[in-house]
Amino acid sequence: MSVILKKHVEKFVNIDEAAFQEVLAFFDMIPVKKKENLMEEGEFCNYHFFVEQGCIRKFFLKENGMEQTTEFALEHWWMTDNFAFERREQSGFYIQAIEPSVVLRISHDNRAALLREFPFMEHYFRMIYQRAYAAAERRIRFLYELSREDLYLHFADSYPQFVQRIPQYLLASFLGFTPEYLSEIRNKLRS
Amino acid sequence: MSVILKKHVEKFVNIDEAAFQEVLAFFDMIPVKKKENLMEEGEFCNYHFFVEQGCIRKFFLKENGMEQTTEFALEHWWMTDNFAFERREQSGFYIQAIEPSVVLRISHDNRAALLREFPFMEHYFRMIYQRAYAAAERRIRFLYELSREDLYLHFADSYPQFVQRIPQYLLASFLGFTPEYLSEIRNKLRS
DNA sequence: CGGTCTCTTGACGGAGTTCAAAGCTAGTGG
DNA sequence: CCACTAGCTTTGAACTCCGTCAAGAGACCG
Repeated sequence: MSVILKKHVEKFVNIDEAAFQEVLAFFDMIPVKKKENLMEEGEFCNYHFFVEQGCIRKFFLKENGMEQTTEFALEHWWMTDNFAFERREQSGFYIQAIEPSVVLRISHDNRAALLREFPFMEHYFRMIYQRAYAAAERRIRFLYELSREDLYLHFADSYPQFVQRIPQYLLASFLGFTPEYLSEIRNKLRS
Repeated sequence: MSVILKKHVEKFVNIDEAAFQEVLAFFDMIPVKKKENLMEEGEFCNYHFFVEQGCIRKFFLKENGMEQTTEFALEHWWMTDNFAFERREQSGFYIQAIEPSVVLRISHDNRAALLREFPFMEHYFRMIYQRAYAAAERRIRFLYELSREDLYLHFADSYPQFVQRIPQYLLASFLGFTPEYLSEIRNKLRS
């Protein structure tokens, strides 16, 4: 049960099996089907999710009705609407499974209790957020630095596992352009 | 001395004057002149900065030689190249004062020691990174959601203090467009 | 096999860039 | 306190990347 979370926590703190079981008691394990939503826009954002198996994405609806994907998460990635989660507000995003997945979720209250009871989890989450923030900063830099075409090339080069696992139209959405333009890029690369 | 940091730490943890003085001993206080660099691209990124007074910015050089500003920091904001700082690598950014400023800086080693010695500072930094990450996510959403023009309107509306304090060309750079286009927008708004 | 979801192709349009040049503002030294 | 200069802002014209729309070709699932 939840081998992935245990391994991930162990990367940052020393924890024995008994202690890990106590930590795990704060979580629920949720299986989700492909295209099933873990969270919906407007809904109270009460959970922080950890991907134990599979792949999920976060998106919102643009004013023209199109889905704008902003994030993917594979095994051992955390995901929520962090702004809404911290402030206990309504989510501005949907979170949806791309593949059949297994997700661990912890409620806002449970996470607060977990951190109170196990101070080493403050260290764990400090590291998680520190890395997530560093990654977000890098991403913002790429958005400034690269053309759409170069964004695709860079992404395809850096995360080949994703490109295989994710449908093209979701990739285009994540990279911030249209499937039509992605098609044009791919066509150009073939020649 | 360093009233701002004390107030900021107190927002998240209970700390008395004596304990704060011990914490403060891990930092150096650095005065910087306008346009002076706190960090340069290619240099080993050994410091995490806290703005005690003034205003600083982070930028990098694009391949055409233009400076691309990615972040501003006013009083009680933290700043560094987080990716490089964590991995103890060379910085990919410059950090430069926009106004005459006073900055507290802590080295990588000192921060590690601080966190070891004062576990409540793990909580403080967990909160700092959690909020910074949430803010970065919101920013990424705006970059996807808004046109350049709307980005400007939204920013001018949300952070009027900045718009007064920062030269237009830096604002344009931060928002990801050219000073010429910003000029066009402002002209349009006048009519 | 039939229908819906995904990917491709091409024509057209518009938001935003680039380049060049002129006007304005503010800091600096005499 | 003024004059000079460097840096900031504005204007306009030409151009480009990329979005929108429309339609067709594959591909996957029941």
